[in-house]
Amino acid sequence: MTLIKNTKPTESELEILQVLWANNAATVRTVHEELLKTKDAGYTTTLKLMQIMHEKGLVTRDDSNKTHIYQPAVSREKTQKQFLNKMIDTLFAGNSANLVLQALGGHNASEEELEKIQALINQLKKEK
Amino acid sequence: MTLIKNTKPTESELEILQVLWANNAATVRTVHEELLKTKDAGYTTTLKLMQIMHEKGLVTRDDSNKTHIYQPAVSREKTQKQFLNKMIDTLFAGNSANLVLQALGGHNASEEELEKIQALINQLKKEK
DNA sequence: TGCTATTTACGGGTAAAGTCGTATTTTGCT
DNA sequence: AGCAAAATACGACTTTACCCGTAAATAGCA
Repeated sequence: MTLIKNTKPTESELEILQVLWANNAATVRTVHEELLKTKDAGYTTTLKLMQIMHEKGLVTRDDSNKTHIYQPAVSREKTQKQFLNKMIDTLFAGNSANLVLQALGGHNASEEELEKIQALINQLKKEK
Repeated sequence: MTLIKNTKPTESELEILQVLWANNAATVRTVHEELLKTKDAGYTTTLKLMQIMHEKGLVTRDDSNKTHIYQPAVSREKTQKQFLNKMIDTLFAGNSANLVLQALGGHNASEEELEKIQALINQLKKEK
């Protein structure tokens, strides 16, 4: 039996994971350069963060070479669901539809995206 | 000109805000009793949290009587939007439709709720 | 009025998150 | 081989989130 730790990434860790998810695998340098575009931090800070993430099991790394290569160890989808559920709970009192309405109302989705959502709704209604 | 601080409530603060939103106004005792239903904490802990929230401007309080009465100073909708936006940003790479799909897929919304969402989508499509 | 229970005020203590400086290791180039 | 650049390791420090104990103030009641 495998023990799966349900570690919830922190804010900074999410930013790093996002780069990792987008690139599938990346060095500290790559991640750091990417982060620099939107925030301001030292290289060793990013390094330390990623080392901690490794200890937590949020990422794996290949250290056969001097320059380590990191990969995400948690899936984007699972993480999204994790945060979504918590948010529905503590901020929408369990009402997921309200979240959807709020999200659709505030942001502007493209027509294509709206079609996709509509298709899913039709399917869900059919299942009832 | 008034400086509005955009304080992001913490996890515990959200739990308290939720009680406040539901009751419109409440004493520390009331909030604490409510929290006890789902978590385990001391009375003074809740008190302290609410005092800090007052300092941050997350709640207002009427202390004309010995037993203070607290009210939320931030709206539920605005707070929801605040977290939603950050989440779309750091977890869905800006794609709000993906969040909607994920939320709809994982949770089970009632038929009535699906109708509401569908109505909004139709309206949004019309606006294009 | 005096006692008890409730409430607030205050301070401290722990743990996690985030930041970075410095030392050490390694690599690549001349 | 030797030096400079780049990378990792390590440890320390700061801030924030929480959590709670104790003391002081207050109010209600016997």
